[in-house]
Amino acid sequence: MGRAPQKRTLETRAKLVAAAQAIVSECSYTDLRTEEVVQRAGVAKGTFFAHFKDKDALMDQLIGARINECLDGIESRPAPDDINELINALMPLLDLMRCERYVFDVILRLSGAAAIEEIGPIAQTFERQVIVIAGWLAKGPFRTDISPQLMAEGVQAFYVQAIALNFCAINQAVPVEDRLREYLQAWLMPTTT
Amino acid sequence: MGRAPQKRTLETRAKLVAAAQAIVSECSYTDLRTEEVVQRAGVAKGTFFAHFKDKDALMDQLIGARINECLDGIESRPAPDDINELINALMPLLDLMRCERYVFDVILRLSGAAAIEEIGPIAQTFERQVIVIAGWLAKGPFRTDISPQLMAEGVQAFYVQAIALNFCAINQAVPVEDRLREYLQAWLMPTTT
DNA sequence: CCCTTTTATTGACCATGGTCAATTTAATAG
DNA sequence: CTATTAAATTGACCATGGTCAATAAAAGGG
Repeated sequence: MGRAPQKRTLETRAKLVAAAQAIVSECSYTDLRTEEVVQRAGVAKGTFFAHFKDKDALMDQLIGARINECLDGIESRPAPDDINELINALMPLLDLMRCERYVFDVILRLSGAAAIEEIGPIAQTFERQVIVIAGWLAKGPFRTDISPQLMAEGVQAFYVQAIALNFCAINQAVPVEDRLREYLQAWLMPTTT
Repeated sequence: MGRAPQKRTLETRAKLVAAAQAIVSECSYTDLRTEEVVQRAGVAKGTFFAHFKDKDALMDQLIGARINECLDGIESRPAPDDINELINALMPLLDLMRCERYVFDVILRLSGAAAIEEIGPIAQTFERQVIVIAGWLAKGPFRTDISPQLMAEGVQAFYVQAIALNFCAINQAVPVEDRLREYLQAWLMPTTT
């Protein structure tokens, strides 16, 4: 069994993360290069990969943290009592997810944990998203024939789809929120007569 | 305005595609290397990129063709008249989409055309999928409060989500078709009382 | 058939993520 | 304090996708 982590280790990791965050805020996620991260952190290339399995693992941590901040804000809101409010509440999350094409790709790639042992930050936020949304839906004026959990999973599927379609040049005329409204109206408040 | 393409050009392109298909059938999409493609085709590295914008463009063509074959089979079936039949009809498509993690990632990445000018094979199949499914849903015993097109987009969102969750180690216990059935039951046949 | 222009091909080269044996640094036992 | 063991760091090196100036091949005009 391993010893406690050295202070040095934590410092190095912090330097790497700080360097990466600086690059992201000065440039973008898309422009981040591992080479520049290690240069700014003042460590060797290999050190990066001793701390992160691969570049995706760093992105997982950076983006996962931002999604969690976003969810903190979202969670503190009262349960929305109609679909427009639901969409308004979700917008910060959607804006984050679609801020860069690369970010959206990373999120999709990492949204499912590859292995049970290692469920990463982004994958965790995807579970958290469902929990938060399910909590809201349980209180709202929505359909009651299915569980809040199932409704929430559907909401997630729909905003992912809405964002994906919005990245598509052909569909950019329709704003995400409009497309999502149509989906959620049909999903959360079906009117079978 | 360009001249007609030379015969040589078409031959080279055919050689590249044939080589790539051979590699895929002998190994996998994941294992395909551009280096090996050009070696087998007997051309130089640069020639590959004169024919395909990047590796994704080759994958787009290869995978897009397979999806279209799949849709040909699907399209020739009679409209399913319940959710189980719908799922059965869709299974070949789902099996293709999830045959390799890498394939699913490529499909998601290319499912939206990046630019209007250049809508690739996979993006086209995504539109075709909606059309085929919408055609079925219009005839089936499903909800009628929303358009078949909207229903079909939802079905697509749900099978993408079902596949994504299935790649996740934690959720692999539940077969995709079971998860999808739950979604589609709630989506296509809501029972609001 | 030769000259000019367009198109296709080449392969050395680059960019960037990732590996690993060797080395340095910290922790611990005696 | 020293020897021993474990952990962290290094940087040369590799794998692979992608670029581009130079070259070769085809197409057209006269």
